Amino acid sequence: MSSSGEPGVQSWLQKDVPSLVKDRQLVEARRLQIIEAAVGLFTAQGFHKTTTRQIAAEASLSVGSLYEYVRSKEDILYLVCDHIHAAVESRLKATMSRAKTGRQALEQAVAAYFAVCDDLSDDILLIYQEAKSLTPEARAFVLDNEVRLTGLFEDILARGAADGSLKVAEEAVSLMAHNIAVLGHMWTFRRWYLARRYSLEEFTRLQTQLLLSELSNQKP
Amino acid sequence: MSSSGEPGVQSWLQKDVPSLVKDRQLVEARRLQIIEAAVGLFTAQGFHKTTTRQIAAEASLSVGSLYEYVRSKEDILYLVCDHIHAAVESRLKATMSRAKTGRQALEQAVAAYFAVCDDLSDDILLIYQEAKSLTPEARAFVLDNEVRLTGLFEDILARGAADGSLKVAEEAVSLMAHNIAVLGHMWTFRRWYLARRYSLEEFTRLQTQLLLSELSNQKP
Amino acid sequence: MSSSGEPGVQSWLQKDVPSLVKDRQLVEARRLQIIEAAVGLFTAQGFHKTTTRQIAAEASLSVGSLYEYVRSKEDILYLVCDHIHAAVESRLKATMSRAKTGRQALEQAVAAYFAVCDDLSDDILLIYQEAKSLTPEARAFVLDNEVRLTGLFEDILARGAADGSLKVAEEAVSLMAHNIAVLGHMWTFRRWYLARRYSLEEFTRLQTQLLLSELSNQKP
Amino acid sequence: MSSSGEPGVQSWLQKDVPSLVKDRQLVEARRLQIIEAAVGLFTAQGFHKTTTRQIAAEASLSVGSLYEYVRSKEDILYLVCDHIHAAVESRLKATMSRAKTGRQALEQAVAAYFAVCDDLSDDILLIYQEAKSLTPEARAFVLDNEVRLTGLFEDILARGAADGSLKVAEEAVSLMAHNIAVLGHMWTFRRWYLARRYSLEEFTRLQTQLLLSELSNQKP
DNA sequence: CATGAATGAGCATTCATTCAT
DNA sequence: CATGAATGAATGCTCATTCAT
Repeated sequence: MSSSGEPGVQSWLQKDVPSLVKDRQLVEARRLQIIEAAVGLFTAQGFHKTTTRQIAAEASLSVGSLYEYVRSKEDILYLVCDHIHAAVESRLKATMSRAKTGRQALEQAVAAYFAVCDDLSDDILLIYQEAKSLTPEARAFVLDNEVRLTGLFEDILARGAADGSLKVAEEAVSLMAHNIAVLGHMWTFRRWYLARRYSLEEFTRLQTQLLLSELSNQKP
Repeated sequence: MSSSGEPGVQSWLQKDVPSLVKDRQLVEARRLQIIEAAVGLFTAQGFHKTTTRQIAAEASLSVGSLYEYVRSKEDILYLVCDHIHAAVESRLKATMSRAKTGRQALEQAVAAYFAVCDDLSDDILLIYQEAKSLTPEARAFVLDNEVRLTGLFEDILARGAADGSLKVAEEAVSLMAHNIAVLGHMWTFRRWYLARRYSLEEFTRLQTQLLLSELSNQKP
Repeated sequence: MSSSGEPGVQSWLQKDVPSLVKDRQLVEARRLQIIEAAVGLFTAQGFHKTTTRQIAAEASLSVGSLYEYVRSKEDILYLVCDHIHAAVESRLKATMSRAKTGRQALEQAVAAYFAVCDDLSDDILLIYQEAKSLTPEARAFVLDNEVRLTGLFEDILARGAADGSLKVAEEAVSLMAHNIAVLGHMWTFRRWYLARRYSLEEFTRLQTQLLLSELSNQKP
Repeated sequence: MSSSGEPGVQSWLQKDVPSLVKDRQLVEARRLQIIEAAVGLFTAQGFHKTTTRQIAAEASLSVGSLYEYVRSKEDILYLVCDHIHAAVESRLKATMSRAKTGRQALEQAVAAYFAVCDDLSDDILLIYQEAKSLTPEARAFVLDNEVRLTGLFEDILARGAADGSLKVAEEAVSLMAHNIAVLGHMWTFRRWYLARRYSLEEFTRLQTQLLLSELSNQKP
């Protein structure tokens, strides 16, 4: 559930996406171009309305070259989803400090997470809307990322339960972790409404408050 | 088909979807066929992978006739989304009893709502995944339905605050209502994971418990 | 092995090729347009170098319409092959008179057959060259036509053996029928050479002579 | 690779296929790799469905290298066809013994030829199916090989006519040679049917018998 | 000589929508 | 009102060939 500190080493399972080009470095670099182009287009127009021609053009590649690095449009969607999850996780970890108690860790993690959700709003939304277009196999990998991210909160809650700083029934740990994860996403897909009444800071403060009140009263 | 008690009178704003056929009754009847056909297909295959031919066939209509009752495939998607929201709202209202205190009302509403979400899982998911394909105008109407549904919880929370059965800061009322609405949806789009560990009943019991602990400790 | 005399009734097994259009008559008519366009193009350029656009244009149809009558380019190839075999068989039967002895029947059948091969040279060649591009299922149907045609000669040889006008060992009957069938084809695919030295009439006379000498000396 | 006794000296006309590489030995060697790779692929998938990438990979060459030894995919097809004809001819000549009379020579040649056709079935079929894809110029060379092979039988028939062991009208000599050549091919392209009823040995015995009966009764 | 990444014209096929009957 | 044949622009993807290194 925890990732290694060494940069460049993926801490999660990734689907192997074969490419015709052999040079790994080149593949990495070109795929990044492709992903960046695709994220923008998918976000703006959706997966289905985006054409491979548009992606190639936006990535400054010829259609032919695009298909040297990717087997299909669906491969691109998978690459995009995986990239977004990687971004969320890496930013989240970068921001989460090493807090003493589980309670402090939770407060910091939630704030960090909501900030990341705010920042990557469009991207997270993209996964919600387009994950269905993935092949079952690819979707399994993407959903697994979701689980792993949720696991980060689970770990913190467990830590808080252990050090006594959070009161939480064991059976509720997993559920609360999912709640946190989804409430962060809520900020992305209800932003159009919530942002009218709450700033990100207010949103974060209030949600944290609600959460902590839950975590002060449960029978442990 | 209408969710309010008064038959034929919609309690919400609906986008006008023009049809070539003038007979209102006929239009209603045929559109219901179309909607029912489309919901199934969209759910199974997604909006983009479903063809108008399939919808017509499933609705026992000719393609030509389909276009007599609807101007475009997007119209169908709007009709479907609106229909789903109507279904959610009507079922929710049908199940919610007239409880005495706000606290009791909330408990009952949440249970009813989660049950509806469980029942209409696929349909709710559909809105999450395909709302993006609506025209901005149609999307506005659909999002408005979402707000109105959330408003039901807001009303109950306000009632509880008024009768003293729930302790909730005014600024948090709206947010909590959204939380409730989204946590119901969470059961639809994280079901693949949550259902492994929680039954709908456990899920409801735990979420209610968390919610009430929030609502017992806030500074009013 | 023998076909009915009623026109419009196929005496052979045909693969069912589904079409979107329901009107059988229309399907029949349009498919004939398509076949006629395709035969010409396949003959001139080969199956692979012919595009569906070309076929549609040559058949005075839009690409869209083409695909209302056919599911794929391969379907067209099958339709073409079947049509050619039908043409060969119908012409052959039309020309073969009801001769008294098997020997006379054979002479007449061979002459008729070679004449048909001469006439449908390009079409027969087409089957030799493109049958490989058919799906295994379709190919089976096409090969079956080949067998049925060969059967016509087999029948005649058997008749001649029965009435004593032809001397042929039973084990050689099938083989001789195949020889005849293939020597007719030879006129189509070695025409570029044979025609320099033999007219169709000379070719027919000489082959018949060779054949009859075979059929006068075998131990019955 | 050469079929005549003198190594390196081709007994037939070959189209010049230019290569960028000048070292003749290397060119010969690499082309052999290419041909062997291509024969297998063309046989299995057909010319059009085989890609140059596949050929290069199968020949253990890079695509770039492939194009150093060949100018185009069509060049490869020509090389393949020529190679097959060379193989047929060389095997045929290796097996044909120096018989005394023309009649004996014919019997032996036919048996040898049918055995070669049996052995190289797929390859001979390949020429029938793909020769059309050659440029007119290349096709002329390939057809010429066919003529030359046929000439072998013509020579034997003429010898038999001369020594009196075979009775054959002069005008029929060429035709009979073609018949023999094509009936050998028949074993390759009707094998799917013939092999059900005849073994190669039976096929050879019966065809020889038929042939000799032709050659015993003609008016010389 | 060898390599393999880059190219882009080209292809089969789909599908929302229209409109003559 | 109903029908369903017609349309053609648009799409994802392929592949022979080239050429810089």
